[in-house]
Amino acid sequence: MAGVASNKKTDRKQQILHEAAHGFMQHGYTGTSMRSLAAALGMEAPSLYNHIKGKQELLRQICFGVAHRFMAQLTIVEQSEASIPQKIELILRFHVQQMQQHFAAVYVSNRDWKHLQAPHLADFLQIRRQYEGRLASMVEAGVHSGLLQPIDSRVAVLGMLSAIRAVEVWKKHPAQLSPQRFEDNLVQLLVCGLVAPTK
Amino acid sequence: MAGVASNKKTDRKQQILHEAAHGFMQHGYTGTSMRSLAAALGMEAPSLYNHIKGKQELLRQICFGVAHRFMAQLTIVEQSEASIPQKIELILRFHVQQMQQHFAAVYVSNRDWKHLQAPHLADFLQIRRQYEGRLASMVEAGVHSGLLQPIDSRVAVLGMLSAIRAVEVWKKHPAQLSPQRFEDNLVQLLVCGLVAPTK
DNA sequence: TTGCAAAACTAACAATCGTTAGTTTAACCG
DNA sequence: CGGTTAAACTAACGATTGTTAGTTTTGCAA
Repeated sequence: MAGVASNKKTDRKQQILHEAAHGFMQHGYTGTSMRSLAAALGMEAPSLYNHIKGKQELLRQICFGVAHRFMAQLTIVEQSEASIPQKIELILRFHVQQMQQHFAAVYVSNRDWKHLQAPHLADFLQIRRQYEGRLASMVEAGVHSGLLQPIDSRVAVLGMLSAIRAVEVWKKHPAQLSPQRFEDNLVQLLVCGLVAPTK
Repeated sequence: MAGVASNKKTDRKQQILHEAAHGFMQHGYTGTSMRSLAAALGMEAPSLYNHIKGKQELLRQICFGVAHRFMAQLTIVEQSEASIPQKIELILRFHVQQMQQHFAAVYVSNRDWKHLQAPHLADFLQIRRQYEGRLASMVEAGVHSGLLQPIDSRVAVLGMLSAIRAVEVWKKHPAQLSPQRFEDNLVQLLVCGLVAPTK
């Protein structure tokens, strides 16, 4: 039936997207050629164009897929009934988990979005700014209520989002720490800080 | 005299390195062509080769210049008589300041070192691992002495170093916050954490 | 002014880039 | 089995890549 055929087609496309994310992650967007991507999929470069429009579309789908997932989760957390510190912890943990589960896509979305062309670049930046803005509002409300330490909300947001990129380094040398322990320690660093409170 | 002639030569080379860092930062290593770099300097691409060996040398000098500067400062801080929390704060502030003062070079060193070719890639990674290792030892000693909260030292180091990359985002939208205030807030986030202590 | 070396230039190389056109193979439906 | 369509293929386009060779210009010393 039509559904099956459609699934087959989208399956192949998903496979290409998956491999593209992997290639972009390893060698960057400009450093990855359509020929090498095709080779990784066991095909020739022009065959890719039976499934996708071009190289840009690959980057665009990767970046916006990630962006929409984070935006959706942010909305869910915002509407939950948790306290602000709890909400922030939920978001931090979601970021870490997403990076564990969709490592290549999140990695590429973090680094290679600059290679998006107009008008997609502007769209992406708008989503990103909106995301950071809503997160900053959350922090600001927390500071105002006294549940969070007094801090510039934008610095807090940029600092947290950047800190999560520690997963990028850790993922390549998993060491002996379990993903769960890594997540817990990173959240602790951001929530409680590094220095022990003076008695 | 010879010194003056030598200075003129190295001046031109420094100028090329400076512009290369700027280009690499904007468009990435593979996204920056020798022709566009030459154009930014008001010259033709082949003329660059009177001063440098090739594109790789540009990346290498940028990355290792940054790496050596951080390594030297780490040694200085290690040998100082400050407490461990103070030492860590000194290093954090040095990172932020370096990123403010040599933004392009640090940015490229953070992102494009992956495009270093053998054997330079291995050398760079060794320096980086050594840096992270010595920093982790410092954290570990702090945890052991009770001055720092109990935390996995590697997570703490990766988290802090990643968090500093918030400067990358902030630098492009300086907003209304002064560099000093930004630095203070970021250090506070990492040292004291986000959540206010429960009374 | 003459001479010399540094540093610019033009022309061009082989390689690779993203992409298009046109053709052949493969898979499924009746 | 014949026909239709999706998806692979080969060949090739024009553009751009890093780099080399060879030549001309520039700037300074004698």
